[in-house]
Amino acid sequence: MTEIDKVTAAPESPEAFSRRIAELSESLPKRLRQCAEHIALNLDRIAVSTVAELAEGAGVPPSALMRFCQIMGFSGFSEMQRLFRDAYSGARPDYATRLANLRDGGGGAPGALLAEFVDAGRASLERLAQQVNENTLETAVSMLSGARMIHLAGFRRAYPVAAYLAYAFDRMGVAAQLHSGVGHMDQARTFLPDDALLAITFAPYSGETVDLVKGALGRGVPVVALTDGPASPVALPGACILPVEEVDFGAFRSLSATLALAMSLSVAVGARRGAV
Amino acid sequence: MTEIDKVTAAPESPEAFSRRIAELSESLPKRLRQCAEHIALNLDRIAVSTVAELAEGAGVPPSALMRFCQIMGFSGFSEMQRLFRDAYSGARPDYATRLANLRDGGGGAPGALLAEFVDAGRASLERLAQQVNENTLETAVSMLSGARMIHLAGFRRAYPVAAYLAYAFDRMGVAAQLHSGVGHMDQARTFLPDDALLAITFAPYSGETVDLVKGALGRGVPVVALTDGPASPVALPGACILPVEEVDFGAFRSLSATLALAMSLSVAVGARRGAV
DNA sequence: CCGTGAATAGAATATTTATTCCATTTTTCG
DNA sequence: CGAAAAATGGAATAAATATTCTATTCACGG
Repeated sequence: MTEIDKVTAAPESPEAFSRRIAELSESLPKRLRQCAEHIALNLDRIAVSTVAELAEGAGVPPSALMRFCQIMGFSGFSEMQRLFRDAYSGARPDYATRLANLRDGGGGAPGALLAEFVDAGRASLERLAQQVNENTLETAVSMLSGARMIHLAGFRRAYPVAAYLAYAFDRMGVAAQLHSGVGHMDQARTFLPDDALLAITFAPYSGETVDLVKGALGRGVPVVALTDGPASPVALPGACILPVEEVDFGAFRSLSATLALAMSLSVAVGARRGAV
Repeated sequence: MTEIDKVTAAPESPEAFSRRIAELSESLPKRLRQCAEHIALNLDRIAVSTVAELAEGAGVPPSALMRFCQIMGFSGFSEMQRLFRDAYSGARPDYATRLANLRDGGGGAPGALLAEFVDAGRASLERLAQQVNENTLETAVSMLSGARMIHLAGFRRAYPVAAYLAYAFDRMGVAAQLHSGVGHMDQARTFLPDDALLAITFAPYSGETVDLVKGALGRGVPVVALTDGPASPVALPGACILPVEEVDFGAFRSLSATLALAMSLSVAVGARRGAV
């Protein structure tokens, strides 16, 4: 019987819902597990789908999906759906509307520009979350955590990111050096054993950054690069590449995703050093 | 009769939908206009609401809302709702799910950190879009557009933003000077007539920035400040304050919203100067 | 290989929700 | 002011949708 399950209260937030699925899915029989898997991968569709649609997606009859809802602690599908509908409306009251209004200001109006930049930033962040490879990220953190000194390279539009990293590392007591790019220094003296290089560069790539990366690799210094894809000139053998595809608006690139990735890196490194 | 209206095809995107409402709402009778207004302010709820709910929100009987749907060119409410449900599911395929999965990596995992930063960034951007005052923004752009030279002040965590602005203004051929903060310079020589100061500062506010703002105001130099609210020490009489509430994660502040606002400002100023 | 209990599928039903229709009210205009 | 047209509200109906029920299948232990 499922009586034991029904005693447990229904999840009250999408997060709790996810957790509950993770707990249960081990012990579920075939059809119910199919439901759990499909639902877990399509949480965002619950609010706008019918039982029949979700059931078809999961490859089960509607009645199986109903049983799933009840095992999750809800009285039925409608109750489960209400959770997601409420969460949806609550989370972004009328953000889309507001954005549309700002845009309507028209061509040159600052508000319209802002709407575009906000949208580009948000799109970049969402894309980053979907495309990031956790293993690569983990590798990058390991490489940087082991370094005695972290060199930071980023010029032109990448410079603000490098500058932010310098600030963050400084705050956490991690030794880091922000390279200025003016006056090519003697790389033999710059890169010491146990150093690492964190480079940030996007098309059009700056020559200084590429040179620094090559120099570091030539000396066996580990390199982590935030760049815009595997076609980048810094995507050389031995370098750990973290791709970030920013959404552009006009000639100007949102840095939201790059900064979010940079912040995660720096905090993860700081935490691993035990400095926070 | 509404026959003329029915000839016009239904909007095929939320944007077209908004435009259509704007066109129509002038010419609608009382109840239908109530529908139009309530719907326009709650576009995001259409996907997850019933006719009865929306009608109640608008203060009209369900039948009035049905008529509204038909005047908009749809066969009925269901067809209108489909537009928004499709747009919703299409826009963010399973971003929320992905984010939840990243978070599940657990405490120290870099992926979990990234999920938090992405979320903080997105929340900041959405809040900015909702809270920004278009008039203040317009004032800021006017003040900066009229300046011969724009001075940029931002230190510590605000420095990356100032650096980005310096880059953007440079690219657009707008004269701008990034202040370093080291070695207090003689402000009488720094600020010339027709200059303007753009300051970026957040709690804990850096003394240098506050000093620069006070100096500029004392010399009659217009000041625009990106800061975290009216309680900021740079919110002095005469300064144009652009409030940005960033969402923090831990000790680290997402800069997404600040950057988006900074970029809009710079591009708007560049455009007004005719430099782009 | 059979019996027992859980799991399942699909049909039957109940409920919710959308949609239409028409009598009544309000507005418009001669 | 009065007739015609438009708009409205609410009840009646139709459609979609959720939910339950039951016969059947499946898995497992004796």
